[in-house]
Parts: sequence; structure tokens; C-alpha cells
Amino acid sequence: MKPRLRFAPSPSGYLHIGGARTALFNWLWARSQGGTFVMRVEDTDQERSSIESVRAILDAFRWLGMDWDEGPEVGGPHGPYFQSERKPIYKELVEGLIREGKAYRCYCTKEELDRQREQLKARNPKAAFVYPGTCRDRTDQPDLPHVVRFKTPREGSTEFVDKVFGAISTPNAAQQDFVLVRTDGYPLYNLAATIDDHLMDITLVARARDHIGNTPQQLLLYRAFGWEPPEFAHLPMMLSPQGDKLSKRHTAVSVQEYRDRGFPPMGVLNYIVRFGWSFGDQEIFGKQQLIEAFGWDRVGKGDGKFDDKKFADVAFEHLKREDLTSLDEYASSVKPFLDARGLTDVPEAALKAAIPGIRERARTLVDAANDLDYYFREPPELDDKARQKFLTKEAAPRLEALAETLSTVEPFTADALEARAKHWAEQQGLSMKDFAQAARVALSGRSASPPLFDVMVVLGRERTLARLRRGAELAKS
RNA sequence: GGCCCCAUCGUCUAGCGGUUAGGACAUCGGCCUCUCACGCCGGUAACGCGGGUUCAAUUCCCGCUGGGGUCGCCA
Repeated sequence: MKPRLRFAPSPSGYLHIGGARTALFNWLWARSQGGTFVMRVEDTDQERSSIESVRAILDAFRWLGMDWDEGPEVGGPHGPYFQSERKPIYKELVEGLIREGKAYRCYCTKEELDRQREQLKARNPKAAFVYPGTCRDRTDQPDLPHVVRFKTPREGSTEFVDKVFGAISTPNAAQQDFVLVRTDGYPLYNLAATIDDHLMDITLVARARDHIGNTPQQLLLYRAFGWEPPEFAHLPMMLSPQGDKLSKRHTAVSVQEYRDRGFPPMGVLNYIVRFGWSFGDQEIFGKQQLIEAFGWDRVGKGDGKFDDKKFADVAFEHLKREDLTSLDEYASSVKPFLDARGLTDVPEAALKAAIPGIRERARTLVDAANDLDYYFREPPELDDKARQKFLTKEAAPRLEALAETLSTVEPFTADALEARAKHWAEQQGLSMKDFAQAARVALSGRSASPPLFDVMVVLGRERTLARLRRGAELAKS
């Protein structure tokens, strides 16, 4: 049977990097098995959910290149895919549970329970508040504000075999009569997720380890409904560098921030997939390779700590290698970052000519746009320090002479230019070192750039000569 | 605190009874060189502790210690 996987975001913000990883594992398995990847929006918390957030999350998915087969915008045979639109489904099923005595209405108010909880905490901060079961055996069901609670068995234990962690067993006594439906009639997570996973024919639920404690409750619900539960796979956590829960305080945690920093999408996916999953010594993967390599047997159990440096390096690796980011892809990816610098109509051909020279230098697309800037800005921005250091009185005549000697080079290629320049230098009793930096500043405005003659070729004969001469003028003054 | 889970370099990890414990990032040297990079060569650096099992434990079992998760009318 083809597996059906899902990712079920709560639309209360951006797509968290940890959420992206969970989604990725699901998506990879679906894609590698020819299965189905379902996107379901868990918007039962009306206060926190927003449509902008749904949009942000879907945009992040698109940017990452993870497509969904069923869900928002694409529909599918198991809809609706917004939980807020599935209320009648939950309602009917919960009423069945109540009729069968497997759940009950609880009339205790949140305020009362909160008060009790706080009292207990005041006395013993480490004590766990457990619902006292006030309404558990109540026989009347008046039509007053209430929540619905599950009647958790007091005996026995709930067990399952996790695809990553193996056998996990939890005593039912450790579970309380958890709430299924709140006063406003909206279902809570465990109820809605269970019902939807079943109705949507989900075969494997893969999620982060912080959900491991929800699994027994959900299993209890499957049993109560008489349904066959799906398989479960829990992923080790992605922790902050300090080892606690990863949050904004530590680093950028939204996928969008990495996009804005100029990380390539596959760089992001590649870094997060290696978190809790490995494939021998291979660290860098293209998308197709990743789909083929992925498997649950190579998912580890230990939590990991987030490392910005490693992340940046993986992203860079993807930008650097043409087999991972093609020239076309690189060019179109860097465009928005050039736009942001005001370089809005960069010729495609020139851009593609310039990229190979900056690929191995630019660690992000932000860097790339910066490294490409002087090719497309006329005149190039001039770095003051570089000017003072290299555009000296001594340099002026050399730049003039260099422009002169290079003006007749044919063809205008790096090799030919280098040969001519070296020949000229030799005649003058000079070495590359005696004019290279001055020429670099003249050409790029900076003291660091790709090799001189490569820069010249990208600029073309006319601009090269003009910039060298302008450099000479600047050097005189 | 109850319940659940985890444990190899600073970090991500390989290892699935016998290895000089491997790779990558980071870090420190060096080489290359027209600058900056890239690349290349090399160094420092790990099996948490204690018991078993075994001819042999990083590897299997138990305990301890340490770490994490969870205990909401959030998901």
C-alpha cells in the first residue's frame, strides 16, 4: 500500500525551521515511496490562527520546493483540509463517544480548575495538577457550558512501537481525563488530529519527539473509536546551541529568514535533514539524491543542537557547486538580491558571465549580490581604503600604460590578456604584484575580487579600458 | 516531582563485539597565489561513570549520573 503522510501546521506564525524538518521527513518518505503528502491546517485555536499565517507557511513550502498532493489550494478527496471547517465531523463522533460512555461532559470551569492548579503549584511547585474527576461519573448532562473529557482507563498501559524509538509503554494511570472539546465547541489537538488522521487515511504519522506523550492519548482514542491506528515515527529534537528548546532568542528560526539571508532552499533542506538522519559519510545531497537516500532506519534517536556555522557552510556548498545550483538557477535566485541593491535591469548574459567568478566567494546570495555589484554599477563604488592604499601616484602611469597595452589584445580572453599583461610587465621590469592591486581597485573599486583578467573579460574591453584610465586619473589626484 | 525518552570530538554524525574510533563544520598550522576566496596537506579534539555478559566491549544487559520532552479549554 502506498503510504499517506501529512504535515499539519498550526497557522499561528511563520514556518518554524523545526516544523520544516518534520515536514521534510514526511515529504521525503511520501516522495520516495510514491505515496501521498497531505497538508492539513490545524486552525482550531481561533485566537491564534490567521489566514496570513497560512499564506506565509504555504509560501515557505513553495520556496523550499516541497509540494503537497492534498490540502489548501489543491483540494483533494479527503477535505476540507482546514480543521475549522470540520467541526460537524468532530461533533458527531464525539457525541457517539459520549453515548457509549467513553467520554463525558465536564462542567467545571476553566477558572475554577486554573485556581486549583495555581493553589497546588503554590504549595508544591513541582507537583502535577491532575483533574480530580469531578464530573467523571456524573449521570445528568444538563445543557450548560461544558467541555468534553475523555474517560481514560485507570488501569493498564498503552503501548506502541515507534519507527524510530522502538517500543514505548505508558501507564494509563499517568494520563488524566484529557479534554476533547472545549467550551466553545472547538475540538482540541488530540481529538482533531486523531479523527483527521483516520479519516484522511494517514498511514504514518511522523512528528517531533515533543509529541511522543500525545501518542498514548491518541491511541486511546483510536481504540475508543474502534479504529486501526497509523504507524508513528518520532523525530529527535532540534535544540538550541545551549541545548534548550530552539527559539528566536537563539537564532533565526523561521524559514523565511533564511531565504532573506540568501540561503538556497536546498541548502536549508540539506542542513535540517542531516539533523537526526545520516547517510554514511555523505553530507551534501541534491533533492533527488535525498529522496532516494532517505529511510527511517537511518534516523537517530539523540537530540541535536543547532549550529549556525555548519548551516551556513551547507548552504554555501549548495551555492558553490554547479551540480547543485545550476547557473540558470543561481542567476534567477540572485536577482531579487540585486534588485534590493538598486540593480534592477542587469543583463542576463552578463550576469551569467559574472557568476562563475563569484560562486566560490559568496557564501550567501546576499554576498553574491554584493560581489556582483561593481560589474553592473557605473561607475563602480570606490572603497576609500582601497583607493588610498593602491591608487597611488606611482600607480597612475602603470594603469595608463596597462590600458594602452591591453587595448589591442585580440581575442579579449583571460589567457590573452594575462599573456599580454605579463609580457608588458616584464619589459617594464615589473611583476604582477606591482600593478595588480591598483588595477583591481580601478576595475572593481575594491581590494578583493576574482582574478583580474577574469574580471576584465566580464567587463569587456571598453569598460575595462575606461575603468583603468579612470583609475589612473583618480590615482593622480 | 510523576510519566516518557536519550547519551561517540566544541557541533552534526559514522560505527551495528575485535577499528591506529572514520567523515564534516568550527579551530590551529602550512601550501597554492595578482587580492579575496576556492582547493590541497597536516595538527588539536570524543566513546559520561560503575557493575555485569564475553576470549574480547564504544558496541549487549543493569544501575548511577547527566541531558531533553511532557504533565493546558496550545498544537
